[in-house]
Amino acid sequence: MPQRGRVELKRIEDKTSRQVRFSKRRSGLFKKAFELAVLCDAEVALLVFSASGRLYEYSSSSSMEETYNRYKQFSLIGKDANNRNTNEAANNNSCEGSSTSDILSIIAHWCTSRNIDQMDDKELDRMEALLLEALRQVQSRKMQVSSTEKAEAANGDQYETNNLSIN
Amino acid sequence: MPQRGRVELKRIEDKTSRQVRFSKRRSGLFKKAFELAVLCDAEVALLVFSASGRLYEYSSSSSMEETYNRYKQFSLIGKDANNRNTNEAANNNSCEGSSTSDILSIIAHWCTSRNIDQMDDKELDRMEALLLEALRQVQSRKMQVSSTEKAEAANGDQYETNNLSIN
DNA sequence: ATCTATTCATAATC
DNA sequence: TGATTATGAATAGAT
Repeated sequence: MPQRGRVELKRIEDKTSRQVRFSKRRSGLFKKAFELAVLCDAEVALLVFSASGRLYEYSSSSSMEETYNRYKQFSLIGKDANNRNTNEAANNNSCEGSSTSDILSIIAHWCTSRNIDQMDDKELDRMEALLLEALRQVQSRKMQVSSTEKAEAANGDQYETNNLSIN
Repeated sequence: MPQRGRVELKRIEDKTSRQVRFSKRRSGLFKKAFELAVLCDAEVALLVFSASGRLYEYSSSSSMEETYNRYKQFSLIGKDANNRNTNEAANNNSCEGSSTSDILSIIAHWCTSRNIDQMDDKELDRMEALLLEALRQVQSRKMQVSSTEKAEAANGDQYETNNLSIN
């Protein structure tokens, strides 16, 4: 009897079947991508070219370029990040992660060990990328916080004045 | 009885739940992306930034760049010349009077003692201002360095125009 | 991290 | 193509 639902992980040879399954799986994939972005507040960019060369795209941010630029900048940073790759379950996606705190600690390390005046141009590029990413994340976080506050209405929370000072 | 499996399409407010579901759905999404590429002979590129700023990527081709370049070419063909506007950042610095090293040491101090997720809105404002100022100074320093190099060695034009800008 | 009840995605079929 | 349905997969919630 014919197996339903079961899938073997190799290229579908029959062209018609491949097209049909591409169409179905593609829409499923884009739906999932969209859901991940909305539900989990993630920035998602997805590009798919069919075997016949047709383009399908999704971007949760204002543009594909924006996300790609962020990625490029991240790659620049990632070189000196301590890349802990939590191994994804037997799946072949390559996952490279640097979190906010990773970036901030890199910046912190740089700031304590070097002065801007002593940096060469490559180091300046790197520092710029680090700062831009940190800035992006702080700004993103700011929006989250303000929308949360708005949602929670005025609870009379008193915020202690920040303890930043030049010592 | 709580509904299992059912999903409402809006941002998950509970942070823990959002992280858990992000992790699960992310792996599901990457698996699907991989399957689409293999089964249907498609070229797939997927970029995901978590809400906390971690990057996850998958590309079925040899590199993310390759797929993105294909996409860019495609866009050029398929659409009119898009309007590219160089956005000038409105620079409002609230870090007046502090030297570069002062600012960097403040940032460094913060980075070691605080996580972005724990900052309130005032702290985020302050951190943003610090980062913007540090960035301004790094970029200013970069111009100094490159103009110095230009003056010293007026031969090679290997200056990659780093058009990173604050949005 | 593991389990289970559900919902979801989709392969085969029409 | 589009709809239907049986089945396997994904996953929300709980442990």
